[in-house]
Amino acid sequence: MHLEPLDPYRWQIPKTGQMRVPGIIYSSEAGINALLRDGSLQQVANVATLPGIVTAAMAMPDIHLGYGFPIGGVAAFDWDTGVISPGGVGYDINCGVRLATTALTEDEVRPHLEPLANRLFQAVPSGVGSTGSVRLSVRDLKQVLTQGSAWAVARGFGQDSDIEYTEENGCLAQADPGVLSDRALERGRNQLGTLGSGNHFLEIGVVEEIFDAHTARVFGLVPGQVTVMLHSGSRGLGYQVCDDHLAAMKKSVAKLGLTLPDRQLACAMIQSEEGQAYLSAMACAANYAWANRQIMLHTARQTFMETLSISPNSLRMNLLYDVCHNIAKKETHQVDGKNQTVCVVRKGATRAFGPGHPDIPDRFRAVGQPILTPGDMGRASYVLCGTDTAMDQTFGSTCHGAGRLLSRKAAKKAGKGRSIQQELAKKGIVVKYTGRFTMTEEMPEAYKDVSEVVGVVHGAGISRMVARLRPMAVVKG
DNA sequence: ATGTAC
Repeated sequence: MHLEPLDPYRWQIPKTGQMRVPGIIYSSEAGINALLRDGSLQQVANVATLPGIVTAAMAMPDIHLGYGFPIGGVAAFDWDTGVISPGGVGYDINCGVRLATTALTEDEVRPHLEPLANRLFQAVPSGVGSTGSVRLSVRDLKQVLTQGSAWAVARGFGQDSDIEYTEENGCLAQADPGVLSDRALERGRNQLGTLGSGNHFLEIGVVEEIFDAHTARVFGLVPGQVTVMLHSGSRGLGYQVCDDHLAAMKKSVAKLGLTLPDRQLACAMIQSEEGQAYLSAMACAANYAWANRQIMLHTARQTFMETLSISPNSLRMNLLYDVCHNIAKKETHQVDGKNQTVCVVRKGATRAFGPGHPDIPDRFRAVGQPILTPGDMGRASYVLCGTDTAMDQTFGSTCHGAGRLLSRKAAKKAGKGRSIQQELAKKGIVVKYTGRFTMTEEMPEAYKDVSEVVGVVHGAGISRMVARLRPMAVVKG
């Protein structure tokens, strides 16, 4: 793979062969050298061949190999002439992260950490195939799929302000449950309010360092404050939506009359029956994921109040923000000095809208959108802020986390015979988990250092560092 | 990510 440096944080894959635009990778020099033998750079070049792609196929410093599109990838397609690919969003539709602040300090929570972690682990079902206490008829499920977060709040799982501090207010309007397969609906009926497995987690953390005092104040973050972070998605329902539409598009792709560099890039015109059906189904899965995270936040609030014997006013577990990092969105961006309507595909990438954007809550509009960047279990997570540079360069996008360094298989091998739970306990981090191999697959050394990833997006100017959080207790699937 | 191959 031939790469040309653009500046200290950007590398270009020149437009060659079938590529319609160049590729641009955000990375340090050390990061790019580590990527040279990885197939993910070829995936960036492959995405650049797709019809209607605008400006460049992009990748963030947490890039790694994904299905068709790389994880850590960003691409925008013209709304009228572009394509949509289910692999561009990925299997976990609207996988995302939410962060809640509290009125509690580390000193107040530390003595109760073990029972708190145990009760959260009991209250939030986790693991592959886990089901929750919310059981839905297909009729109720269809309301979840069209209403998202508002459905959960209306049924007592949360407070009104949670909706305001969720990207898109926790609901995509294009959702149409009528396009979902019976199998997708069935898989969604009993999984609401469940964490899932793999990299999904619920984490009690503490604000360890503030980098931008003004923005931190606007976000309501202070040093020593306890936070709750949730990382989860659309569970089996989203998986089934992706699977169903990949199969349909593999059949219809011949209509496009082009040869794809990779069958995993199966796609359809946005303005086609197949394309619109996918976007309607994807919106259902996105709304399901928001309702899912909303219910788990409510469960976390209840569990904190019961375990610590405190009132809502003493807890004040308020949602700072909820971001998606696997999604396609219709957005308007400036391209060559003109407004253009595009479908922005972020796969393992986070929206990072800058100051003044109408789609971010009033409270944050002067500083920019909060961005939540989880790291691995043992190191740190960051809160960042969106910037004008992100609007100019990346369709208002940035990284989504640390990014994998080792494949799951390689991590499992490297961690064989070790107790990652005990290793983390020595660092004062309590971990509760379900899956037999989850801890080794997810151990800290399986991930890049999130601080280095964040250093790149901060250095490149597509996000600004606001605060770093340190993990205290983690619930894993 | 995923009833980790219906």
